[in-house]
Amino acid sequence: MLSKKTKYGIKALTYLARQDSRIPVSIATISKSENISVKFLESILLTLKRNGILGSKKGLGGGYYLIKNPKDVPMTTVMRILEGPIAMVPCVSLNYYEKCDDCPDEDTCAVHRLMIQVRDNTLEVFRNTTLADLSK
Amino acid sequence: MLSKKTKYGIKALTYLARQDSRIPVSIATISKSENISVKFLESILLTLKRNGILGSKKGLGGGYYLIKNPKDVPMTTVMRILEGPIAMVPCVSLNYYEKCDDCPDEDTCAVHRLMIQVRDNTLEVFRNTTLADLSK
DNA sequence: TACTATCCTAGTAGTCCGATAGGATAACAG
DNA sequence: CTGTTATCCTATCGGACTACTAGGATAGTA
Repeated sequence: MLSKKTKYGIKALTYLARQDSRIPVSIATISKSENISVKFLESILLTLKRNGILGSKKGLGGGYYLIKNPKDVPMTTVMRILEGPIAMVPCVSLNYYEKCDDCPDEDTCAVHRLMIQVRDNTLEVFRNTTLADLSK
Repeated sequence: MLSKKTKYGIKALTYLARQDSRIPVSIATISKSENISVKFLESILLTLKRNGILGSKKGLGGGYYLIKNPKDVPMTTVMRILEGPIAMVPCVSLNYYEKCDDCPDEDTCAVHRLMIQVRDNTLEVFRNTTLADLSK
């Protein structure tokens, strides 16, 4: 299941990608347009900022803006920041690998082999989709 | 994240697929071989039985066995029974569709379009993989 | 009758999600 | 310098869900 955090994050990012970049948009504005709780959205945009996706400006006329060109932001990046690992099981995760304590041998593990296929396919989609694609 | 329920379920099913089918295997046996808690495994196998994947036999020499030929059990079936919807968002689910309350138009929703792609790719993997493939 | 193994309902500790509260900080307008 | 605006930051919290566990009922075997 996709968390609402990620869902809202993607919506906010595509909203920003549709605007003229570098011009700050306030949380309140995005919140109204996308039907997202102000406070919740606030925390989401903050983590996106901390992870180098967004810039911000305080005070009147302030808000958040995209730092990079939308076509240079693949969904792999966004997903990893907001949702965490893309793989369904830690033992097939590229960025968050962790061995299963119950499984003696990964090569013969049915779950392992199946989930590698799922991961590869999902990764392909996220890699080939950028914010620019989504904001069309 | 894949739940342990699903993970253990798949492991147990592939274990059974490797045996001569129709010969019952006890929970205890599978539990030992796959390092799964007996009681937890019990509930998993029970739901697989209730959903027509497994048959069972009580008493001495009893246990669980596959009802169908492993090559006739696609992972879509197993995943839907144990994990639920394959889609990451209800609004792109084929079997459990549900409209988002925050989203006015699915066709222009970035999340919707992205997740349809993910769903299609994941579905393809699960459709083309059977228990027979996993037990090789 | 004793034993074995599945069947079934309930409960529970722990974790995570979605959201909220409330104030601190910084930028700008006058 | 002062008020206003808007981001920054930490802490909390109910509810749902996950991964088990308990304990007995039922049914088949010896």
